[in-house]
Amino acid sequence: MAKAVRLADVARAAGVSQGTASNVFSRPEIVRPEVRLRVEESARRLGYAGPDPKGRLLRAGKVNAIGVVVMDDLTYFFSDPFNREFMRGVAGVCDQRGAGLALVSALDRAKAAWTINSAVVDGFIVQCIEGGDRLLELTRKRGLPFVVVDIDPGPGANSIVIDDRAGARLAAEHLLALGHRRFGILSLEIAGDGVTGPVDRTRRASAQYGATRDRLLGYQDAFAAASALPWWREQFGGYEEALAAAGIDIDDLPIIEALNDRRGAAAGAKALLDRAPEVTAVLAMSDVLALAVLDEARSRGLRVPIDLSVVGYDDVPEAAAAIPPLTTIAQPIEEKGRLAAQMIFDGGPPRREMLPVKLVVRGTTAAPRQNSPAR
Amino acid sequence: MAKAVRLADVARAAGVSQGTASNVFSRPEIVRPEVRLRVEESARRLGYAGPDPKGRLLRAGKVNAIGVVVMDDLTYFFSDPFNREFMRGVAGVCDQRGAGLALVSALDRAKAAWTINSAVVDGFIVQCIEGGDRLLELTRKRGLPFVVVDIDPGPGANSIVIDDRAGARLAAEHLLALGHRRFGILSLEIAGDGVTGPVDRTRRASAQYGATRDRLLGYQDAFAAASALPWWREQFGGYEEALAAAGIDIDDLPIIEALNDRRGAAAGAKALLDRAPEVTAVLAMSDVLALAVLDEARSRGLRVPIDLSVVGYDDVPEAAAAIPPLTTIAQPIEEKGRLAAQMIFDGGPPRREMLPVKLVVRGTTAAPRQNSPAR
DNA sequence: CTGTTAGCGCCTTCAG
DNA sequence: CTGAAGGCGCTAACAG
Repeated sequence: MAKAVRLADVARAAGVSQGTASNVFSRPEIVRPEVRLRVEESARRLGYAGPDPKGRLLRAGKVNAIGVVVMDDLTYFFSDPFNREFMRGVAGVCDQRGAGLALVSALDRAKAAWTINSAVVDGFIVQCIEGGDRLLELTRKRGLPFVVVDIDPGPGANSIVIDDRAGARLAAEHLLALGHRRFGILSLEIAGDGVTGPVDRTRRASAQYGATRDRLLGYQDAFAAASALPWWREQFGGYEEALAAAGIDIDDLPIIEALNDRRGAAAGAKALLDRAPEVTAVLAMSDVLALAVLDEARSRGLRVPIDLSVVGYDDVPEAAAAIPPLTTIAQPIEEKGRLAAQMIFDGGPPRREMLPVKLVVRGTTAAPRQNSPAR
Repeated sequence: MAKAVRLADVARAAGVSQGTASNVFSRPEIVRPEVRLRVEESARRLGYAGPDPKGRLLRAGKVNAIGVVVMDDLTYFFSDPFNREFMRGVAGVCDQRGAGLALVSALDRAKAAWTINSAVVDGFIVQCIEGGDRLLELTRKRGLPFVVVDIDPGPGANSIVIDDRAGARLAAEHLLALGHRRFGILSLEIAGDGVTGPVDRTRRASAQYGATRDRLLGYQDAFAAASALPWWREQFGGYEEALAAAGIDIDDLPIIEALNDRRGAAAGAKALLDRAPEVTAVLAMSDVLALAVLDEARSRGLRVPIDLSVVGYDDVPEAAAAIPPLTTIAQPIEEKGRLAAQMIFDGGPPRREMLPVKLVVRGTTAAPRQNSPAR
């Protein structure tokens, strides 16, 4: 590659100062047409590509771009429905402000520091997990504005979370109200160690991922509180029934931990239905997981929601489009992305936002076939 | 914001030269531990965030990141299934090489120049269209390596295309072989003017988008050649039949032009089926469009493939997951992304690649109900 | 090992 | 309107 031509070369060739040449490119209107043409001509002749952004950047200090950091590889941005929707929110704001968008992967712990320190951006959106303190610290040290999504690193940092626990509770309560008693849980990863399969009490207690832990807690809340709920009394009246209902212990339930990608979800759904074919309702911790349950059920000839009810979590676009459309806990995913990007662009003091969740009843939930509280 | 502290400040505070301080951060092993500690201590005390990449960048010349340019807004990267799959390919290679990925939107013609000239990258992948000469020229002028996908800008530039025409022909031939005679075409945009709806000969001839034009041509090829094909003779034997088959003229067919997003596709599918309820087969120019036809058919109580056959194009992941799974023309989307990224990273002389397409028969095509060549 | 020096390419005062 | 000069923050080359 021949030595690149610089602004100075063009200026010299055109017989003007570098300052003037610079103006020709950044503010052409303030330079005399005659001179401008001469400079442009020289630029063309020398094959000058225009001001190099690298130089401009250093000078300007501002990059006009934000980076989104995930603890996964770059393909994750385009693979996971949830993250896609989130990114649509982020991208929308960047579009509005004419800002750029850089994707950064912090998968490799060793390289994460380097990646984060090299990103040419004005701020970060970090998709973090509980155990990722190191990542957070790295980001903080970089000294740029940042916002953390899905976990709250405490005051002093921007964060956006949802009430995972309340949402999960909503899901379980919905099923309980429908009369379900035999539940299976398809869980997101509990810790980032690649382990999947049946979850016991020990593992459950070791939850490193905040969302997983809180959703589990939310399910448990619903089971524990079931007997105290008015609708429950109304429906089942009797004291014994209520007691039995209250007696559902999450640690007695079949819980399968699965990776939240297509393959992992399919494997998890299969494992759950293999292990607990008697369940009438599945609580899936994400829509990806729930959709996999739908597929698995179909391939077993199980009709949803007649033979099996399924509730997802997140409400990704695919949920509403599924057949039947998925009942799920909706969180404002795109809004989350928008808000995160706005927090970066607008600056201001650290904010901690909690976005609302709500139950969206669609077509994958119904009363269990034998309507009595099951045995 | 207080003035940011720089390497020079740290060096001064630690009583070492700037060069030494630099080494502490980039090659800590070559500086005496005692000195290193002293520098690190000063850095901590002053709140030094580490070497600013902007400075390093200018010095190093290399960014270690590539940019992907689309003539759409940034959200497109996360919305369109085809582009998502393509980006997975690109991202995979970036992951491998530890490179960064920047997304750049060239929607706004006015701002496109600025955006492209400001992107801090080592090379571009450009998703271009025929009319986008300007975009291409802009990219070329930037003087960085680039590869154009989906159109071939001629020798001298890297490009990756598929044989759109051959693929379309495959699709139409498949339907013809099944015995279909009444076709509807759901077309991608013909020109970037936002027009949708019925397409007449004039509009068809004005095709600005290469892929659309070629796919239309491919369908036409199949119709024109039908009478000459051996299987056609075998199946229908008679001379008159063959003639009639050859007589299918694409300009007599209902063709609806639609935007390739969820909403646009749904509207297009509806328009097509409204306008031509008698069709037994739909040729959709993308899977997104085909999937919308599936939905529309379902909502009309049409059974696919019994009442209606549908062939898509591209083979996005959603195609195989549809119910019934979509028969489509597969192109190696992810591979395309991989190849594009590799071409940037590996450099070398300009290459022009054409990737293969193939027909993938799944569950949305079958013989028409009244099996005789229809009237 | 450490200090000094010289740019990387650009833009923006400040004089003229 | 134009020219000269300084510096954005860092690192590589070269002396000590």
